[in-house]
Amino acid sequence: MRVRLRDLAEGLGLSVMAVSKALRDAPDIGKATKERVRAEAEKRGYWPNQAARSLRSKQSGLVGLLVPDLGSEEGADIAGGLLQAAETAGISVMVGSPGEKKGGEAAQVKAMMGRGAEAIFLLPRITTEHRSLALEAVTQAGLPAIFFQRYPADVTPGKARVGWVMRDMGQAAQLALDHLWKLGHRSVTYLGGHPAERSHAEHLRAVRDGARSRGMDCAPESAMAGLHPEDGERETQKILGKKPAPTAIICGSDAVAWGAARAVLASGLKIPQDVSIIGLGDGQLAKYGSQPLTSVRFGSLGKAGFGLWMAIREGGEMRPRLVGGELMDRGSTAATQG
Amino acid sequence: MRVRLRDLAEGLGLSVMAVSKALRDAPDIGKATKERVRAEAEKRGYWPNQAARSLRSKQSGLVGLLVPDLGSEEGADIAGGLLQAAETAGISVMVGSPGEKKGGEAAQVKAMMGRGAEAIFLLPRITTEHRSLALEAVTQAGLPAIFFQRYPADVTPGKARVGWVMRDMGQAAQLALDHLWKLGHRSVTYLGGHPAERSHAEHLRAVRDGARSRGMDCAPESAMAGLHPEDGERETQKILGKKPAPTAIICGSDAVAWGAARAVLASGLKIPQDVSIIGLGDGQLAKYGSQPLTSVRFGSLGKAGFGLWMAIREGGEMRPRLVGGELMDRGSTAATQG
DNA sequence: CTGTTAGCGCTTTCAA
DNA sequence: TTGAAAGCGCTAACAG
Repeated sequence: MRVRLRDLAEGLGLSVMAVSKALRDAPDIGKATKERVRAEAEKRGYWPNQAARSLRSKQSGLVGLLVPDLGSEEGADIAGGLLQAAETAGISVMVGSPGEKKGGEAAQVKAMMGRGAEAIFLLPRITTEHRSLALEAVTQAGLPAIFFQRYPADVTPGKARVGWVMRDMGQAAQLALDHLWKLGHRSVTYLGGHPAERSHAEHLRAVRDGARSRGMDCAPESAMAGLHPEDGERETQKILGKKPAPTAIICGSDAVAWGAARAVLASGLKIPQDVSIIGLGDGQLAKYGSQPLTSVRFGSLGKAGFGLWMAIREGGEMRPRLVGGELMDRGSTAATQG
Repeated sequence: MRVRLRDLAEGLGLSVMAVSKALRDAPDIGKATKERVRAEAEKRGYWPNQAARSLRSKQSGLVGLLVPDLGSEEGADIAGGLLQAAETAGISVMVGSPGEKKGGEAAQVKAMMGRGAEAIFLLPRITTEHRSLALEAVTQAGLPAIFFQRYPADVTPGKARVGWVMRDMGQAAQLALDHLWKLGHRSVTYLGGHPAERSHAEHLRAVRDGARSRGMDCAPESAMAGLHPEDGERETQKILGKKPAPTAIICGSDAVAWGAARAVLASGLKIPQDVSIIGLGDGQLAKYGSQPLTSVRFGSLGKAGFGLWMAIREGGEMRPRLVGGELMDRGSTAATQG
């Protein structure tokens, strides 16, 4: 924060204005002048004071990102993808990780807006309450908001300046079902998140519909209470006792799949000979877990979200984006025995 | 970005200055006035324009963080801890994830300084070259820089305004060695990162010294080329063939431990009966990997780093901080057989 | 206790 | 093609 436009201007015998324009490559400055200015700026190590720039121009080249937990694979993936895309585009990113404290999200959003953020990206906490608070803070300011993975409460696309980006669970379900179908499976169980969450309910529906349209059977137990390893383990223990025993399980996350695999192995059954398991997400657990897991790897939500904003910014429509995946076969699925 | 101090002032019949001071809780404004101002600000949804504020006051309440890969556990842990600490302190954080492209770090640092960042935190890439570039960009501006985990090149503490925060591998080694010693082990092998990296060399030395001071034997193969699962697997295969066969292995990371465990099990030996393994880091792989691993869990580097800056800011000394750990016993160690 | 003056570094607007 | 004037929203420094 030391060399100013004024310093450059004095050194070059030009006006501040000329230098400012030259550095921004304005059309009304001579080519030779631009070159001189650029060289001087480089030599003296000039870089612009963004605070002053955005105070005057109302353009900050800054966006805000809110992630509840960067330690989670979901959060890390989103943040990583977004940051990379932003760097390429020359946009700065402020990141906030609001704690449990109520109102934390709103406070962070305000801080970001105070710094001139041109958009807010958020991966909401799973509770609806938090989502609404965050949304309120953002839309109140008229800023575009882009949600990752989970729906904002009560918003119809196109109305408020709200967009969202999600994994295409429908497509993922197709991949998983196709894979199982080719192996001869005619029945499948889905273990996903609690259906009270709208997106989870849709995931379940995607699997059900996909199964039905192929003439596959989708077990009625296909639903559960959580997306953690323990949830997968517990629910799998339950369904292993039923008749007919499941032969193929699709899990809403790799963590669930990890738990499911654990329960299956503990019961004395073999993977994939007795039970086939597919996870969705393709995270660390699928690769390095106790049991390598066939899984669907998705593209980066962060990158897609940033792309959506860039499109909107240039006049595009604010409409949802779905990020597709591809099947990674790690051998946790096999042809049916009978 | 809409309600200004001026709007509040007009609404209240006060001067802009009075409102500004009241909101910042200046000592020379009446209690009653402050209350009125605060109520009005709340009611009209005022929040300050930070660009204007930092342009004038030279204090931005902003710091920058550079992490090469947020997807890594290391990066996620640092960023997560820092963000949380920053939120508590009311400080904003700009995060950059510079790609491989040369000069990316320097560009990001400039962008952060342009926005008035008061300090730069960085987790450098492992190559020395990158580190120097980043350092140059930071110190050139006279900003305090705080490095995580790896040493900045050629800097003596106290001279430049450079600090660092690292895991206390010495203490971790003590914990691991104590644990093994109590189980009866009298010899140990260490598998860590390439000793060309100064910090890795120090880690190795910490284990060697700790072993020696207890009268334990430290195998000469204690060193290797990398910190990934594959490295652990490869090196372990090598040493399993030697005589006497290793009975206890301390690994520089959980990833290495995961690979080591894989190699041990593949050779037909049992964990922990035949070989005890301890990882350092206590990440996902230790918890959910194919073999639960006893490991040392460290405190958050991000939190410690932020704490260091806060201390400096208030006039404290810029000196290195070490973050200690605690042993998490997951059953991958046992008493020696003989 | 409150208000006035001046100006942070930049860009918008308009005139030369 | 270049420059002068004005001001973005806020606060440091001082005066009342």
